[in-house]
Order: sequence, then structure tokens, then C-alpha cells
Amino acid sequence: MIQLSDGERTALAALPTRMISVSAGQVILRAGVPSSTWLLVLKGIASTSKDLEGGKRQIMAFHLPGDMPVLMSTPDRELDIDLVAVSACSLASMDTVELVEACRSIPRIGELLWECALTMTSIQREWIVNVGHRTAVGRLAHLLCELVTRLEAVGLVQDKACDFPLTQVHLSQATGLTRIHVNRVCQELRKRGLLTLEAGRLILHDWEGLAQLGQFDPTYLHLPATRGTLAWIGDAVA
Amino acid sequence: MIQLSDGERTALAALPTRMISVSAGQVILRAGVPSSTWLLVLKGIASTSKDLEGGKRQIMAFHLPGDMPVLMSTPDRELDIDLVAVSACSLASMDTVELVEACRSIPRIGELLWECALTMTSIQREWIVNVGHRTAVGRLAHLLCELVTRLEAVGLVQDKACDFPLTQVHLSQATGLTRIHVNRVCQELRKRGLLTLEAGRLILHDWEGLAQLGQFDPTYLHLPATRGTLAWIGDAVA
DNA sequence: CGTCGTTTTGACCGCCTTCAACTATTGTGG
DNA sequence: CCACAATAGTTGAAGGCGGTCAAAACGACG
Repeated sequence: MIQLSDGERTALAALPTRMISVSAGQVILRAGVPSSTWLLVLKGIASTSKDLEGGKRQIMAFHLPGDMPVLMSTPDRELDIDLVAVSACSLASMDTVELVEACRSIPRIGELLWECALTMTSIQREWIVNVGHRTAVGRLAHLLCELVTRLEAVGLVQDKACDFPLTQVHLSQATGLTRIHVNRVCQELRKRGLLTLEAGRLILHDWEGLAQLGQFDPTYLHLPATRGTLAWIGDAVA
Repeated sequence: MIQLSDGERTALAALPTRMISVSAGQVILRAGVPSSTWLLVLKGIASTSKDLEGGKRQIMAFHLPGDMPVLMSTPDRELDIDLVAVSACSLASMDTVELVEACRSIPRIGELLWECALTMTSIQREWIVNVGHRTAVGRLAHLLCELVTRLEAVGLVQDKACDFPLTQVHLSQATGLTRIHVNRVCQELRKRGLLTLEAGRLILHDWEGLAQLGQFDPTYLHLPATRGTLAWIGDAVA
């Protein structure tokens, strides 16, 4: 895990930052619209998705507090995804150009960002495995295991229970299943006594069982390397 | 597209580089084995994949000449994927630590790598869409469109025809389909007169038709931003 | 000529989708 | 405070896409 010196942290804090607040369902960035922003989720959950023909939508990532949703957007690289708030979100925003400048003078900031980007691509790879090779129960089980593990890493889980703003529609868009089938799978998981999922709250009763169903191996999350890495920036700019 | 100055190129060329040659099917890097290498494909095609239970395998990316297969591997970040040569490959290899050093003294190298990493994550996102929401013919059509477009960008396609070392098994592992079904889809595509695929050679007869089947929109490849970017490094170290 | 990997073929089955309702919950304005 | 709309969750029946299993044809290569 990369650590920053006091000097580096104060230099970071000196960068001009803008705070953004959006309500659930709002679009934060739209595909095709040129922008030059770097974002950090401070509170809430956001998603990156693509809209497909037929009203379908594929969610490619969920961004929890401490995540960088858009690694780096520049006008000459057309944004090809939508960034949408799943729940009410607050984000910190910086100008890409200024951040790149900062990386030139403080290389460790860039290395820290690089570290987080690596973890994000690793998660995306695992999602390819998830939608590519796992059955419906496996997909959902794996997704829930991942989210709980990542939420736990940022202190948002107590006793395997956490606030969970995702609807079954979100889960279906992330797993490539229909919302009807997600519903049936949820009931299946409940009936097996694995979890409780209702009223925006998720409680896991049988972590081992769920992890086995989803073939969940947290190695790909690289928690020892990344855990709380962006908290440094979050603290610095907040 | 990021350009390098002469000074930056010579500094790059001065870095200690190792050449690697592997034959088709050979494992280049294995998951779990600690390593500290940065790689660049010079010739041939490599794949990153994960082996799953039941002898199944998911391929998450194909790496063509000019691609960075492993963005950056360090011992404290356990490698979670296998890097396997699809065809005979030659790669350039550098030590991660030395490359990071180089990025500190020549920031534009880091920015160039960042640019390529962004494109790679963008491709991975599209793969999630592919396996998540498209039908079998769509998946295969999209994958072929992507590969031909990327091969064309590095000058390996003439008149919509190119060498194509991927077997139907590779295609099935990349699309999350069975090799039997991939075979049937290939026949379907041939019967429709869209392509010829045999003896390690691919010829597209109806690009428009194939692109429409796969809903292929090349925006996500960010070719204007990335095209040939890594060729600079390739040239420099070769 | 035999072996191994790749491609092909056919029959059967099951997971998940599709379609069409219905219910529960939430929120909003009259 | 309630009527109403909108979103989220639930249920059932029917059908198709792709998986599974088993076996054969094909080609490359030693």
C-alpha cells in the first residue's frame, strides 16, 4: 500500500477541488459529452453503464466510497460510458489537467492512482468471468460477495449487514439477467437461508455458503494493496 | 495521441529490455506466481485468462502487437490472471521498478502508459457488454469486428483479410459459449456470406452486415487517442 | 500410418427469457 | 389525509437459445 508523506498530502490538499452532490438515479456524466474531470466517490454508490438498444442497460461497475469512477476523462478521448448515481452520492471533482500537473511534481500521486486503476481493471476482468461463465445464482452470489467485501473494506459493513441501495433492476443490469429472473434467484437465496435483502438493507447469514455458490475468491480485489489508498486523497481534499 | 520527443525516446531506449519468445499455447505468466515485469507484445497474439473449475476457461482479453498485456505486475499485488500465448509470440520485457523510475524522470512515458491502460479498460468494459447482453451470433460478430479493427490499426489487415490464429476454442473461451455452439455460429456466419474463416485466415466479406449483427461501434477502442501509441516504445526498445 | 487437436454433426434437455398480470411500496399533489 | 401515479417486487405459463453428451470427420505432423 502506497503511503503519502505529509508534504505530499498538503500539496494534494492544495489542489482546487469541487464538490458534487446528486440524487439517486441522476446522470453524473453522459457518454459522448466531452469533459475533463477526475472524480472520487465520497458517499453513496454510483455505476458506470452503457445503454443498449431495446431499452436494455449493462452496468459494468459499481463505485463505492473511495473509488474513482472515471479514471481520467479528457476531451480528446470521448467518454463511452454513462456515470449514474445508484443512490444519493457526493463526489469530489478535480480538473484532469491540473491533476496530471500534480502527478508530474508529485509522482507518488500518479502511482497511487495507477494502483487504484489496476484494481479497478482487475474487478472488471472478474465481471467478465461472472457474466461469461457463471449460472444465475452464481452470478448474483458472486456480485453480492464482492460488494459486501468492498463495502467492508471501507467500513460500511457491521456484522455482515449493510445498507444496500441497489434494486433488483440494478442487479439484473449488472449480471446480464432479466429482472424477473433476478427476483426468482433472490427468493432462492432467501429460501436457502443465505441472506436477507429488503428495504434497502442486506444481511448475509451464511457467508461461506454464498461465497461457495459464487466461487468467490477475493484475491482479485487486491485489498492489501489498495485498501483505503484513495482515502488519502479523500481526506486531503475533503 | 501522445508524442515523445527525441530526448525522451532515447532515454526510453536506454532502459534495460529483455526479449521473450514463446510458442503457441505456452504460459507466459501464471496467476499467483510473484513477478515484477512489464510486458509489451511485439509479434503474435497473447491472451489473459482465468481457469475455472470444470476445466472451463474465461479469456478476458486478446493482446495484439503493440498492446501491454499486464499493465504492471508487482510482488505485493498477486497476479490473478494467466497470460497465455495464442500464437507464437515475441514480447519485450522490462522490470517494473525500473519503468516506474523512468516514469518519474520522464513523466510523459507514464502518461503514455496511462493512455494505453485507459483503452484497455475500455475494451474490457465492452467485453462485459458482449458476454452480458448479446446473443451468440452477436457476441461472435462483435468480437471479430473488434479484433479486425484493432489488427487493422497496427497494419495487420489488408482488404479486410488477415492472419487469424485463434481457434474456435479460443473464441468460445472469450465469448462464454461452448465450442460446439461457436462452431454452429461460425457456420451460420459463413452461410450468410459474411466471412471466410479457415486455415488460420479470416476474410470479412460484409463488414457492414457483421458490424450490425454485433452492434459494433468502434468508439470504445479510442483509436484516435491510442493508435500506435505504444509503437513508440516498441520502436525504442527494439 | 497412427496420434492428437480441431472442426463438425445430431438428439435431447434445461436454464433463462418473454409476455402478461398482479401486488406492495413509495411519493406527490389536491 | 387520501387519491393517484410511479417504482419495486412478485407470480405463472410457454417457448427458445444455448448447453450437454456422444461420436464422427478432418487435418497436421511425427
